[in-house]
Amino acid sequence: MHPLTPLITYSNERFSPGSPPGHLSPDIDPKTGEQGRGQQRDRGGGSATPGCLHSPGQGQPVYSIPPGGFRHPYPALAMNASMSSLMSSRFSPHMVPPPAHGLHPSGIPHPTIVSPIVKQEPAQPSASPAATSKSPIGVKKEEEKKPHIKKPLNAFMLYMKEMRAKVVAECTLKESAAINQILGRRWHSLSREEQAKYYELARKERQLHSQLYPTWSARDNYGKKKKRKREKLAQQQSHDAETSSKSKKPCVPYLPAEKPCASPASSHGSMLDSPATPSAALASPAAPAATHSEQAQPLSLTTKAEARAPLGSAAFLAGKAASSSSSGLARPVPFSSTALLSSPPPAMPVLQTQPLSLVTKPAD
DNA sequence: GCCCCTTTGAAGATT
DNA sequence: AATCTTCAAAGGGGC
Repeated sequence: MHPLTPLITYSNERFSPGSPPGHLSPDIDPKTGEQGRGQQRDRGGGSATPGCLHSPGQGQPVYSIPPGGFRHPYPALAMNASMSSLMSSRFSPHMVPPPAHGLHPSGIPHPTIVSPIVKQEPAQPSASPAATSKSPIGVKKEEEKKPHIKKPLNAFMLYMKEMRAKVVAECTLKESAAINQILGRRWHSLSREEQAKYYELARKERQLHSQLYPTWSARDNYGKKKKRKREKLAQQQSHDAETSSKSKKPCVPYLPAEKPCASPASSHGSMLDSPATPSAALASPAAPAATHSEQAQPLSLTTKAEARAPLGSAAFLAGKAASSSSSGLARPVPFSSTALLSSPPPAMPVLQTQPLSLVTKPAD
């Protein structure tokens, strides 16, 4: 199954029919199910796609459409006023709120629902009662009753799902960590309009998700993964605090330089190395200069959470309002707000003056 | 076989 | 209110 299948099944109606994104090309690659390069990003994707020098197709289908037609994982996503009616027509009655289990009437599981038997962490004290049940059978029954409902994907996740295969193909990279770094830079190189599409799509995802699972809360999934990471994070944070006071290393924000397609051999460490070729760095809209070799060892002052202001956060919006007038460089504004949608801020360059992110450098 | 890595964004939790 | 934490996807790699 194509890794992007969930996304590429999105209906082309996902966006308001009245204002279809002009760059959405109808031509579809019958082979991949992707849209052909009918358009090019106005930034970043230009002659060299961020992350990869060679970008054969030179266009990136923002939304791919399967040759066989449109099938939306969230059928209701493709609708607006008719959402409820479609919901009732495409979902069996017990699936419509309050459903709790995500079988599509077609038998295809809802993308946000995974079998609780699959990839579930061992029961935790804080986990759901079902997970703490003593009887395996009881556990199974409880799990069947209460499948794991995943979080709806945010804009960037949707973007990743769509673009991952492309980056993998272009860069011959397979490591998701490396791919995600590239995708992160590409994401920032997207124009406001292009990002807006994903924000809008994500907004619809959340909307439908909330309709499908009105009682679901993100907290339901808390504590179901990343146990070790939490511990590691805590350790690292304490360690960072310790070392920062000791060595007082100058912390260099991680300014994502364009990374050329790395050989499969290159791994985590090398991912942050200087661009292998000058042109690679030059191709990066986000790369201030090709000489940012310090990116190979990005340092950070704080945690990532501290380093970046979430796009949708009040902090970000406030910061943007304050900075956009002076620098004119800011991140695109998320389109999670109808107000923003109705009156988008003036177009702004995507290049940023602020670090996109900071990564913590383990102290020596 | 599980977890980490790595990204951004949303949302819950905490301060 | 501001900040922090967790989890969404993905798959190679490490243990």
